[in-house]
Amino acid sequence: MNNQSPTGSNEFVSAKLKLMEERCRKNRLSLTVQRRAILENLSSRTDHPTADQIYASIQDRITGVSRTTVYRVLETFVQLGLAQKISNPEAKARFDADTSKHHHASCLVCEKVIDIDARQLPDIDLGSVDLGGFKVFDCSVVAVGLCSDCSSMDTAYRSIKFN
Amino acid sequence: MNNQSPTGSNEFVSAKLKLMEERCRKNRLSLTVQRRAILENLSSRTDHPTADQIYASIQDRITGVSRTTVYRVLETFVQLGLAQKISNPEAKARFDADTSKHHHASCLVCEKVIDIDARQLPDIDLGSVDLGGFKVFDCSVVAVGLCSDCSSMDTAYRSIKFN
DNA sequence: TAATATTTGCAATAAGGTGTCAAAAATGAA
DNA sequence: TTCATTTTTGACACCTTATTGCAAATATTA
Repeated sequence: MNNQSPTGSNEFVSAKLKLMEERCRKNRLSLTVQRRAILENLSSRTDHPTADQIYASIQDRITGVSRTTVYRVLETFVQLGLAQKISNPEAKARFDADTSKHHHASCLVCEKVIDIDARQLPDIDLGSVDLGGFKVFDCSVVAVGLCSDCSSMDTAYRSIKFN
Repeated sequence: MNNQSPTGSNEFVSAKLKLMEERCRKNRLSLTVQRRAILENLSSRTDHPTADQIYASIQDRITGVSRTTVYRVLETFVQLGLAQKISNPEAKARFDADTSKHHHASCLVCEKVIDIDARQLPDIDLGSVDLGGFKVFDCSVVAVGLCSDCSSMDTAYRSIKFN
């Protein structure tokens, strides 16, 4: 793993749950078992899951959690700053409980998304860039290519002739 | 516009069409009116449209082009290196006929995606970064925030309390 | 513990995208 | 040009991802 972020560790998960309780109380949002379960699941994984992937791994718990709720709760987490939707070239939303500055690499074959530690790259300074009035909340690097597993499969990824 | 890329100009469109003819011939792909119409539409716009947006703007032409074809042809263009899918936090694919190195800013409200000229930022060098075997084909910066139109609307974008 | 406010789950529906297959169009050889 | 072959298209069904309305259930607050 090239990822130094604490995402996935037990400490990270419990700190995240604590932060959720705080933010929910401050914003008059209920502390439900569903919200706890979803945040616990998301923050214990490092694979940047989609809503349905989270749903799949939680639904077999006692009582279960509905798919609709997973979608809604994840949206709430993004609003609360507890999670972020990460930019990727696929047509689906991917979530990350690590909201600290870091970057991502997205595999074109298996769609795996791995973290790139922000400390390994110089800061991206958009301060002096002309963005025509665009107000930046966040910015990061997205690399696309083949993960180690997929590139080692030695598949001829493209047989297209360019010249 | 903060975009110096030629995307959208007449010269860009005709050069792109010429390139398509070349690549299609080299790869034994047919030169169809549908492919021409779709590439012409995509390369003449600067708004990074979705497949359905392209479909909507060409279906009223003589004969028309089916939705399925638009989806399929865009995929072909990506394979041929004539277009790219750009990374964004929404759950849909957005296409760009400008395959040169540049970056994007994505508005959280209206979903507009604008270009950021690569020359305004230092190169991102992933050469010395530990990616655990990930093979990078391409990489770019994605900024998320509010475009000038949406931020000037003075809408309280979030009323969430963080502390 | 009761009243109130919020959230959930279900069901329906929208939106984005893919697979199949016969018909149509493009290509290449004669 | 014409014909046989190959490729592509369009129609349609269907899948996946995501959203909405509303009654029932749960959480919060007094």
